[in-house]
Amino acid sequence: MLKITRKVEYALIALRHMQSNNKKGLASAKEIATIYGIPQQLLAKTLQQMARDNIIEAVQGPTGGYRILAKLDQISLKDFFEKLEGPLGMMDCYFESDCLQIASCNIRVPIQRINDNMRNMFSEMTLHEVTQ
Amino acid sequence: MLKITRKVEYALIALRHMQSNNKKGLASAKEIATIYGIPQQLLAKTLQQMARDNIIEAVQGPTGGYRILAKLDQISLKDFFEKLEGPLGMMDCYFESDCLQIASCNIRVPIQRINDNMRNMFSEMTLHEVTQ
DNA sequence: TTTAAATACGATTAAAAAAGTCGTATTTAT
DNA sequence: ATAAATACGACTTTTTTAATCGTATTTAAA
Repeated sequence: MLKITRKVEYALIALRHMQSNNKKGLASAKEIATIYGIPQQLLAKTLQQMARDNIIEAVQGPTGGYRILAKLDQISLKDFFEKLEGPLGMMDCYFESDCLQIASCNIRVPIQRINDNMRNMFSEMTLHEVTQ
Repeated sequence: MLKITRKVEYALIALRHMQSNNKKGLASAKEIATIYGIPQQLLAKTLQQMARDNIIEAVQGPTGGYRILAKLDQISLKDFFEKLEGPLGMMDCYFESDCLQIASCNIRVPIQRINDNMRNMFSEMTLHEVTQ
């Protein structure tokens, strides 16, 4: 439990690669997948999603690829995680309220507190800290 | 992602119930399961595990049940999570080192940092804060 | 001393989530 | 024209989590 997904992991690896690569221009999905041993199609989809979110920029056609677009020190890990994976909560009831036990649940309030702590923590770290 | 499991959720609900219940003595798995709408067998296994971990105490036989044994303000959420679910890390490589990509991975160090932050956060909260 | 209601626990099955693949379309440098 | 890249929805596989099953043991009480 409390794991991040491969998707997020691959996204971070790709971002760090592009970061250290920024002099040389674009990085393709194939290039990154090969270097780090990541399934290419899966990485490609994640890169496409990051492009839709304006974190990176895509260039089509042969010689195409991706480059970093956003200021990484202005994107919190919380925002990044939520862009890729949706709302961030340790329990679903933090966002969805269709839990049947909600009336009888005796830990909603304390769990919300823990959730807030976790969200605060990830709000205070930026993508830049991960990609250096 | 970054979710706690139902097992942990049920354990917290049960602890809080026993906490507010401590005057009245024991609480049975059936009682807790009924009140909070939790599968009884699943809850029972979780309670048994907490008993093995000396967090609660089991009394057998009819009129049996469970009561809190440990000082909840002396058990961190990190320890509690790890007792129930094993080592706490956002990525498996925090503990297991059999990841094939480990040589080429470019985010090991920053991920370890984030991991440490998360573990510190849960080290600083106790079970008492959840059960009030 | 039999019964009933509770804990104990490994094995198995079911459901949900995550990971990965496939197929096809589009873009564009050469 | 072609080849190499992005784009993306649909699908399948794998893994993890959740729940159930079956059986044994304990023990209070009739």
